[in-house]
Amino acid sequence: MSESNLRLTPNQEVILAALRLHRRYGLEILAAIESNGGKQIGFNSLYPNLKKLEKKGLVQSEWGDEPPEAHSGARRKYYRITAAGIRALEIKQELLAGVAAWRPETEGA
Amino acid sequence: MSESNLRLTPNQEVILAALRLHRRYGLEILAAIESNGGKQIGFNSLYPNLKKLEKKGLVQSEWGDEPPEAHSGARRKYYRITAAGIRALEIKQELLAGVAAWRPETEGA
DNA sequence: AACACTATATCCAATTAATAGATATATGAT
DNA sequence: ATCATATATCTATTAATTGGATATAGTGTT
Repeated sequence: MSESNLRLTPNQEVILAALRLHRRYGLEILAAIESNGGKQIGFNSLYPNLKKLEKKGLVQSEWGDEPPEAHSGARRKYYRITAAGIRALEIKQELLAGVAAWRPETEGA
Repeated sequence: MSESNLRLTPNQEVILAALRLHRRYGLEILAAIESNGGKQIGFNSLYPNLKKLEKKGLVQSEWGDEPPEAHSGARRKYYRITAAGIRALEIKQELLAGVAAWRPETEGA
């Protein structure tokens, strides 16, 4: 697994984070971001990014299995984070913590 | 303080993170990132981004006060994170945590 | 003096990503 | 029919990243 697949753009990172604890469908991801004061990403950014994340193996999708009376409107497609997706979020956090703590080797002292 | 100033590009985020705990000079920031497996950012990306961060008030800079014999080579310029810079990193983390935990209001039950 | 190394800094061109707006399709409710 | 929900794509513009080059300056070595 070359770790270059795990590199995330800012939008991909928030989208992935929105899936970290719960599976969600598209517009639900958007609502989660908007409710938390994130920079507004439109569905024109959302769907292509979900597709890219899926292609990289960081998320999986499945069509909603709810009965039609459960909600109005069209079918929902649910997105779920994969183990590789979780790892991608972790790697980013480890990078931020690592660069902060890093110290140069002072030869001698 | 409009929070739009606090929006960070990916490179700006790692650079800021590298300054979170220690003041550092340019090439030291690069070394910190490289040592932690971050995507390689060159000094052609570094200096313009440091300037942008300074303009936004997220970092401050000062010329090194070391005696000339402390290290070989040219003068170092040290960068230091500001309170607003710390806040920008926090906001990002809160966003990631917030979107993960968010739940839609289920009207009724 | 010439050279190498460290260090900051800018410029250009090419690629990639983000953003706004429009359009299309499908489903269910009023 | 119309409205609201929902997924999906397209185009054009703007912003960000990247690689490569160039410039300047201080310090140590040959």
